[in-house]
Amino acid sequence: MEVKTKNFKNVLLKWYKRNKREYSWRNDSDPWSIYLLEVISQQTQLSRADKYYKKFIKEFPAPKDMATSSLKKILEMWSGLGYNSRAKRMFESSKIIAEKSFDGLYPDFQQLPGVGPYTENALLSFVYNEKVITEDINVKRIISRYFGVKNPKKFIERFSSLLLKNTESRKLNQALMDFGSIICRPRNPLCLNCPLENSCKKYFNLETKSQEKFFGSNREVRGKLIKILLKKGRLNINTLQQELNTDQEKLDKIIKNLQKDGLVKLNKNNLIDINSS
DNA sequence: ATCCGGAAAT
DNA sequence: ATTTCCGGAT
Repeated sequence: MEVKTKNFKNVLLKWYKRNKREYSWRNDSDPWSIYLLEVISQQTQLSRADKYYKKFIKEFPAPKDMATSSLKKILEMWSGLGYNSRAKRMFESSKIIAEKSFDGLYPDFQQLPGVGPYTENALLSFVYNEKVITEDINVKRIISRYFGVKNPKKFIERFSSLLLKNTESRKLNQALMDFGSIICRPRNPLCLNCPLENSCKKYFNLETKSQEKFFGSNREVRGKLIKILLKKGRLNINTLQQELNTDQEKLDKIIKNLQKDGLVKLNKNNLIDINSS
């Protein structure tokens, strides 16, 4: 398979220079800052994540500041972001980072809970300037459409070194993500204004999984449950059931999962609270 | 393959 | 009313 990347990169980087989204952490290579931003921005628009990032980096300027805090405090600050397990994993990770430091963990950041392939590569690229592609949903979409491949993951495995040759990975990765957000959008991509329109394969067959409805889902109840516990503190499980207006069986399952996630604790007297251990 | 929140955009 | 978001764990 022959692949031309030179024009793709040149046009992309040129576009980026004039159109990039400006954020404070983009010119930052402090690993804790990058880590916080990346965890907060998982499945979250940057415009919204940035506000939370500022709040968190101010409250927890260093890993030890979070490590010595509490889950309740962190969940309160997290409120509105969703996927509360991220906050719990971030809390646990901060303890590990405070003890071992990022340089001590390098390059295997996936040993931190909540850090997977994407976030590891984000740290490697944005902090350590390693030649890796931060393969988020934007990058996959662009690669698939432009190069006409059904499996962008395989493509990147094969051609990442070519893509990053003579190129600062931080710059290319951020260019890809902004381009995917602004021009090569999931719906109604701006092909008419796209500087890569001529050479693009325009492969739009990347199947997207439509997600379960939020209304009436376990996710909705989980979110509400956490919110109630943060507001009212330790609560009897029957009182909680009345507040949530959920049937027993469903609530039992939800609480069981929340316990498994380490977010709540249920004692023998049927009292439930945010996990403080 | 499925679960996991919630706000904003469309 | 539906889709989207700089994913990760099981």
